[in-house]
Amino acid sequence: MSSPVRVRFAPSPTGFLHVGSGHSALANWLYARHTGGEFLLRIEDTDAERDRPELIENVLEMLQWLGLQWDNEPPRQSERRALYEDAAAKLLADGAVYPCDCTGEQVQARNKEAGGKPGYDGFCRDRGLEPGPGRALRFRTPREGRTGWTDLVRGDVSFANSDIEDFVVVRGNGAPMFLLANCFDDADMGVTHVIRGEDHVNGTPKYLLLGAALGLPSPEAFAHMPLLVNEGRKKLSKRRDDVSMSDYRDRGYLPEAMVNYLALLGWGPADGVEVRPVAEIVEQYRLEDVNAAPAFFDQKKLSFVNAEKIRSLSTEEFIERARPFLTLGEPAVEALRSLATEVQERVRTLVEVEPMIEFLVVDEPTVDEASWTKAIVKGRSVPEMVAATLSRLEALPADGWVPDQIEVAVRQAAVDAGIVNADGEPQLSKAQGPVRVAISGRTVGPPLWESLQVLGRERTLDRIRAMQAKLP
RNA sequence: GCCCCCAUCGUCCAGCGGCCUAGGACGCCUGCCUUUCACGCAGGUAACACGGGUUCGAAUCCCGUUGGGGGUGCCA
Repeated sequence: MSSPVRVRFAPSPTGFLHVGSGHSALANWLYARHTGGEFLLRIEDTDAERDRPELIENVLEMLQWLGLQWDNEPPRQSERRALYEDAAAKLLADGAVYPCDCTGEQVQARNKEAGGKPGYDGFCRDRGLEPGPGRALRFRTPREGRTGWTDLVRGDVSFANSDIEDFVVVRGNGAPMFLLANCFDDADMGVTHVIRGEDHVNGTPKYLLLGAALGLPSPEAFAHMPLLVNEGRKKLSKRRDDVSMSDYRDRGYLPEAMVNYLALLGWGPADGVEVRPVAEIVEQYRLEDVNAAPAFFDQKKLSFVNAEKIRSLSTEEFIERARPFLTLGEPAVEALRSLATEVQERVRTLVEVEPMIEFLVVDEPTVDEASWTKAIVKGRSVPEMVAATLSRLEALPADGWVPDQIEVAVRQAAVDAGIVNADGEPQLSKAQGPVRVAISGRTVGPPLWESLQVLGRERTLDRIRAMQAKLP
């Protein structure tokens, strides 16, 4: 019987949480939840130069937002340096590492002379240098044999040891390198499965060699997840692509949509049902079924999933989820409440909510240029329709200001204005345009009769009169 | 350059030797529904990279080619 599954997500605070790291974090979390194991977190802040401590907060906040709850108090590697130093001392005592005082320039120059081969050439390997300030510690990689592992996503992978350079384990300034801290901590934390991005594949033999030299147990298995790529099929980059998790949150994406979509990258449920509750994904997710090929991060499909998730919310939930996106405050919330179900099935993201109900909140709707052109400039019998609508609606009694009667009135207005088909039936698709623009400034929006009802008799009539005055 | 990985519709996923004249989803297109938009519904578009094997039989196994990605830091 193997030990219970224990996985970890180990971000370094050098940037905001990115959808790519979110994808890896999710794979870890899903695997842990699926197997009943533990999902641990660890902060890899060993690079004092580049680390931005304030970003730790963003990473934790985003994981929380996604609902990827972790099971430990995340250790910080910056606070565990003594442990890595001890490990390094042991390696040095065992002769597994050796001091090196080569600068990058020197190595490069030698490589260039030797035919342009990159990587460290082993110059200091047998120089017998004493450790000291400015001298890095390099791992004495075996020259023979192969190092490999079982990868849940890729099968058996191995490298010839002769292809692995003598990599740096401790920097000249005494700071431990990623590989040392990473490998040491995984063993120290009892990590059983290392699940991370494909960009770590090449570092895995070094990890394994280092762990063996340290006498540490190796993880049971690794899983290298496919990288997320952009339209150009390149690894998602902070500079070019929309990768910040918090940006998606701010643009009105639901965390459950992000989680659901991310799970679908590299993997698919056996029954083909793509959009579903996370609990079902946890149940079905298997790392063995994950594809090794890079996957395109498709914002269109993300939007689709988001729209599905929005529509599956109860009306109350929808209003609460949209609330943070309503910049117009409580009146906007009230306006949304009055038209919630109509709005809910029309938006793909939460930021699209406010523009749909804004006309109920502001004193005067802002007129959208394209809508004006479409409905007013290019519309048929616009002045007639506006005038007819005004008189028909004015004729409605105060207690008749309900959708059914408003519809009847507008239909009659269309007939009055001559906007009819061959059978003399009103052509509402054309006739409603000017009315819609008059009350909301746009040609698209929630159903008109309900909109007019919520706007109210006086405001509706005022806006139509104002429109009449502005007609070309 | 070298090393590692990958290769089914534009995209994501299914297919793990016969059920495949290759299935689902997104996108796109058409139609229906319809007061706009959206939803919903009915259709359509479109792929096994190529060449060799293995086999009675290959999208599925093997090899090669081509193509793509990743790595190649005293970053993580």
